[in-house]
Amino acid sequence: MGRQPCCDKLGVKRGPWTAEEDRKLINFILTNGHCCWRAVPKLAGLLRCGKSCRLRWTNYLRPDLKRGLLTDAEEQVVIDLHAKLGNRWSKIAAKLPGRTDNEIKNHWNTHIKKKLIKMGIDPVTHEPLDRKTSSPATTWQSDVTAESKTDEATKQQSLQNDVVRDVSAGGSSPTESSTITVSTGRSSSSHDQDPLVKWLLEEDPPTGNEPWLSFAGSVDVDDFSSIAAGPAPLPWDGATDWLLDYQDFGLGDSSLVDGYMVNSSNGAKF
DNA sequence: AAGACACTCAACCGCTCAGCA
DNA sequence: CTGCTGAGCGGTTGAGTGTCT
Repeated sequence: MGRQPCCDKLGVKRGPWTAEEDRKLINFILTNGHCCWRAVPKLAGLLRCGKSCRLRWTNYLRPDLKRGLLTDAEEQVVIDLHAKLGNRWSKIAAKLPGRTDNEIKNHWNTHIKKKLIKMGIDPVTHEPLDRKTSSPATTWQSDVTAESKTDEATKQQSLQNDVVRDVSAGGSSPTESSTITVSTGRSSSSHDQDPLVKWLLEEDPPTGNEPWLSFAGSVDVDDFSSIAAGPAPLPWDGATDWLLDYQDFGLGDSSLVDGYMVNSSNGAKF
């Protein structure tokens, strides 16, 4: 007995999304939120499966996404977190506002991994490659004394706090050099005690203010405009210059998402 | 100029997990 | 407890693009 496909493959479109499909999805979610993803394509008039819609939205269309390459500071955070958490991209992404797990995963595989290898560091274990080859049986844990582990953890914690603070504060042009600092502390057993990991494993409580998170069919153009005009900034305020380049989607036609795409800096609809 | 090769990243696949009846 | 369903996650793929020869 085979596994049931996530959606009926027949009649379901696959491959790259068209501007028209993007428009429909954005329009629908900004208007209604997403109740359950399986229902979204049907309600939005898309010939896609819900999974595909969710992926497209979370990885590409979400208005609060940052675009462009990761900054040095963000890269450093990814490395540190990867040393602690491994390939738990969603957890890592949760600590980098505006970044998706897919984006971080791709960046890791295409940039950071190579960088680390070039530096002679094993991107999996975060151990020096030569040490690994000289004593293959050595684990990341066994060759570190308790004292040095504590010391290292303290230093590492301090570094991580600094970097994370930078990133959280929107430090996209970090003052630190682009030199990558590699964390070697990697202990699943000690994760429970590690404040950083504790912090990482904490749920990020949703604010609940994100308009696209609620399934409120009554939301209309005016509501969104008032959100934009009110004291509370738009969720994507300031971080979404890409929306200004909406013609990239072939959506220069203002009628397409009229009323929803509001330039928060000048209130101009486009 | 053009073909080969390398790189990037959006999208898909299949699995696990959580919630619910 | 068990089975079902939907959402989310991580690994992988492949089309598009850039660079090299």
